[in-house]
Amino acid sequence: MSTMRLATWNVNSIRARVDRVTDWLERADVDVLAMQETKCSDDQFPTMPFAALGYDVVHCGFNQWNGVAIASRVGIDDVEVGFAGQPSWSDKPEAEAVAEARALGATCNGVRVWSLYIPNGRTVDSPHYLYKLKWLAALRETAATWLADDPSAQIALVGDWNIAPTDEDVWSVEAYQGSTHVTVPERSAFDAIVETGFSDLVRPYTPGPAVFTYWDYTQLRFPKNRGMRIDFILGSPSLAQRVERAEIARDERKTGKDRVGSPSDHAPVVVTLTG
DNA sequence: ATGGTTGCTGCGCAA
Repeated sequence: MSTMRLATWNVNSIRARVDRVTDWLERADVDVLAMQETKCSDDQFPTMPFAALGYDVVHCGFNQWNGVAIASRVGIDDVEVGFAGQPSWSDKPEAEAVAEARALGATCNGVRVWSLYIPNGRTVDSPHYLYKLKWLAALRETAATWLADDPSAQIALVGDWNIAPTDEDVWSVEAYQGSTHVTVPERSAFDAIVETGFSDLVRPYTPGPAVFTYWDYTQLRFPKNRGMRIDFILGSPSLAQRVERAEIARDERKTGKDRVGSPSDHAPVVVTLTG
């Protein structure tokens, strides 16, 4: 075991963002990066810019909007698309259901990393909302099994959870009244996974109110710091023991001439694990 | 003021 920097970032299109992402990987000295909303098929993923920096990449694109990936410069082993019990959205053929998977697992230097894109839910009266809850319940069941099978396993559940676990995690409770991301069932589903033994590795190092990972592109939400905390790195007990520090790379959300191209609407989240 | 922005096998729709 050696020191490892593990990050997650909803990149909102890897093809539109590859220069920003690789630029940040270098500056931030990140070893493993889980990405969400890559918005491309597997053959469209720009692997070369990552390879040039020494990163291997695995990707699973499952529709025109979404897709998850893991880039690692410390190796990638035992890649798995989706997990047992993961519900598929519809009665599509088996192959398409697998391609719809919103989870990609890989072992990087002894740490099992899951890049997760939890279903958005859209609106509380949408079938997508029920699908989201069903998906979270299946994740909890499976994750509990992983820990039961090996209580000392180093497992990271990282990504865009599309849930703000507490009122402190949104800029305005009123603004999200009646919306997804803040409902009791969603928060209970998140809490249930935490209770299974996966703790938020970042929050202890980023305390206080108005600490966010996502800001809507519109209405000057970022300059006004009107965001949500919906991107998380959850870790098994053995992984939690290794955390040395953590941060939200808020500056990567900035628009500016010192940055290449436009920003994602999410900021990266990082943990440093001791050796 | 029901607005604003970003991305896409884009021309509306999901986020």
